[in-house]
Parts: sequence; C-alpha cells; structure tokens
Amino acid sequence: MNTKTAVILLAALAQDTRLAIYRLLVQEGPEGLAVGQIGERLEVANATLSFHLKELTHAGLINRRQDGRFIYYSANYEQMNNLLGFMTENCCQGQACEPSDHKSCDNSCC
Amino acid sequence: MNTKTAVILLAALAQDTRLAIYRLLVQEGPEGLAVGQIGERLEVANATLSFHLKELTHAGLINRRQDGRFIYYSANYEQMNNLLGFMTENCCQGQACEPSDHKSCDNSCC
DNA sequence: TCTATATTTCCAAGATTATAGAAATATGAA
DNA sequence: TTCATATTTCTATAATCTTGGAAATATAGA
Repeated sequence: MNTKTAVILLAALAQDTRLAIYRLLVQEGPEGLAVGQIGERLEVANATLSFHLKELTHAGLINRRQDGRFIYYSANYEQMNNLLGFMTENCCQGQACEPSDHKSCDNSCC
Repeated sequence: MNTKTAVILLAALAQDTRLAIYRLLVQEGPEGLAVGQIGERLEVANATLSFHLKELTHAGLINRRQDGRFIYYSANYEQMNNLLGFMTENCCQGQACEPSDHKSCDNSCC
C-alpha cells in the first residue's frame, strides 16, 4: 500500500452510490450480488451502476465473478485491511499510548 | 454515523495532500503540529494547506488547538473508528464468519 | 502603539468527476 | 441461428474540486 493506491481506494468509497454499493456487498457477504440485483436494491441506472462498479473493482475493493449471464460482485475485505494498516502506520511515533494517557488517542490506533 | 457523514469523511481523506497531512498527524500523536511545521514538512503553499486543513477539520478527522500565535492540528482517532464501524456494519448478514470458512472474508469484518 | 510572524480568506483558472441516454457486446435458451 | 436478457462502453454536459498569489486577519513582543 502506498499513498497513490490509498487515495484511489478512498476516492472509490467517497461517493454516495459507491459507498452504498460497498456497504451492501459487505453486508451480503462472500456470495455477493449480481449487477441487476444491486441496481434494483439501490435504484441506480445501468450505465451509472456499471461506472461505479468499475471504479470499485479497479480499486480492488470488490471482487468480480462471472456465473452464466450474471456477474456477481462481492466485498474484498482484505483490501480494506490493507488500507487501515496504511492509515495507522507508525501511530503516535510508535510509542505505546494508553487510552488513559490522552483523550484524543483512545484505543483506536494503539 | 450516516452515509452523508461517511462520504464527507472519505472524501476528506481521498486526496494526496490531505491524506499526507492526516498520516503525518497520526504519526505525530496527540501533541500534533503547527500549521507552519506541516507546511514545511510537506512543502505545500499556505493557501493550499489552509484549505485542506479546513476540510479535514470540518470532517472531524483532525482537531484544532490554538497556542499563542500558533495553531496546532492533531489527529482525531475516534472519528476514524466511527467510520470503520459504519463501513463494516452488519457484515456478512450478521452471521458468524470464520476466516477458514471463505477466503474473501478473512478476519477483517468478523 | 508599531512590527514581525502565523494563518486564513478571496479569487480565478485549470483539472477531475458524476450522470444517464443510446449503442455495443456477451451469454444462454429456444 | 435467432432472440431476450445482462452488462459495459461511448459520449456530452453539468457539477465539483484543487491550486496558489495576493490581500486580510490575528497574535505576541518591543
């Protein structure tokens, strides 16, 4: 993970429709959903949906699987983990920081 | 946390300069850094830096603290936690999912 | 008060992104 | 092969975002 990749990942999620798609797929689990099903649930036009799925796929946040005429998309949980690792890298100068030590650093990075 | 807020948060981080600022502040810890110090380290023009600090502050990702003539910014770890909670809400339909069960869901959401 | 330093606001130009209609492509079934 | 369904690509328009120079504002010290 590097800055460029992280920005692509974050930008992929920083959009109403794409965030909704991602969250829907996270909730759906490994099986995922076909494009048509996603479109129905979120009420998004074909072209728009396809555009956003491409963005998420390109970022590696979702996986694509073909099954007959249907294409299933599912969340890629690993990629999110990579991102989180990058964001909290070397937190607090690598010092051990206890929740009790300071309010602003309560057990999220440490 | 709701979709609108989450998008604002993600958009705040989905930009080279802002991600660099945020990561720098995460690494720096609760003390944070003054605007001038951030500008020096990242080599960003005053106006640009101020613009991005405002965005991050507005998103609640960083905290602002005045100390004499200096204004210190520091990472708000709690807000990042809120975001993560929202992203992984109801993962895998709420079912227990073991890493061993399926590759795509390896211990990140469960 | 006056001066120097720190930070923000204003502004305009350039770059990027989102949207959906229409056409193109891909797959399976008859 | 022919047809129906599923999904993607093409395209143009509209909207939003990023940048940094210059001016404005805020604070501390002399």
